[in-house]
Amino acid sequence: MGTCVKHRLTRQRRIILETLRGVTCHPTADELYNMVREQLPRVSLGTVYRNLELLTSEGEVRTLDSLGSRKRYDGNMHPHYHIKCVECERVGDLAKDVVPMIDMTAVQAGGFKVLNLQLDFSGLCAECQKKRESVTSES
Amino acid sequence: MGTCVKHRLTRQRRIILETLRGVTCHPTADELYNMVREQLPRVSLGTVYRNLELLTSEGEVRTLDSLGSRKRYDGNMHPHYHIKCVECERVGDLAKDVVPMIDMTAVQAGGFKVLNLQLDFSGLCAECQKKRESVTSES
DNA sequence: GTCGTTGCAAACGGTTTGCACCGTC
DNA sequence: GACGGTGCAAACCGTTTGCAACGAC
Repeated sequence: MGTCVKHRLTRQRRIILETLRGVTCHPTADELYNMVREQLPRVSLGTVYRNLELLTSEGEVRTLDSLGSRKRYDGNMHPHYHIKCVECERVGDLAKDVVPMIDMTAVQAGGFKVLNLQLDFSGLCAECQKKRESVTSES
Repeated sequence: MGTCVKHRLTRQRRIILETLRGVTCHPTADELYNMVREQLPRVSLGTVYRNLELLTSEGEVRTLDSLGSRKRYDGNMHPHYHIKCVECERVGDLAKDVVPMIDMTAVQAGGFKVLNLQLDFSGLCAECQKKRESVTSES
């Protein structure tokens, strides 16, 4: 069952994890790569991808692959949902208790055994709401 | 606001729509391309993509881009949720009323104005449950 | 006849991978 | 020193796009 590979705590792995944990946004691999490069100018994008995959499989971070075509990464392991702005793609967090509990055992899933659910909201962030209002009043 | 382009009902567009409507699975563009080729051997994958995008923008079909890295397409426009098998990637439908209603206006979304929600379940389809059982009993 | 659509093939963009060198344990 | 990890670059793969010919209206 469990993998028996001993992973090493390299400078790259440590800084990638620290950087992701240090932000509240949900960066793409490329965005994180650019952040990490401030401390590790010679790091490669491949290393960022490899570490994000490894850290995900170890349960240290989360990979969000339902928020668009590019994967995003989340250093916050507390259970929570996400909301994405349909205009600027900004992704925000939603504490789990702001959403009514869904009883997974009660979901009739046509032969499926329900294991997990992914609940993603979309909407307009505060900033884009303002933008839309000012555009409307102009015209 | 509205686009004013007159779209033509080409043989390709009609067959792509009919084929998608005729299946209850949620094929990827490539899978649909292979189905459509039985009737249109010379159709191109690009045409399939272009029509799926156009049909989506016209509200004729739905594009599911949260079920994995590849987009899937759904000809069933009745509101419903999806459940994906974590093992074989099969995607099933879930009538909306099997899931407790979520009051979107009640969701406290940190400055966001909630417009929509995407609720995707994952689990094990009946077939993969059986497979797992037989594997467990063997060992 | 107009102009939206097609087939083809090349381009694109995010992600993965093969490889020789590097550095953690 | 063994072997997991890295930087680099090329490969990969789903999707998009430019273009000249085609065909629905």
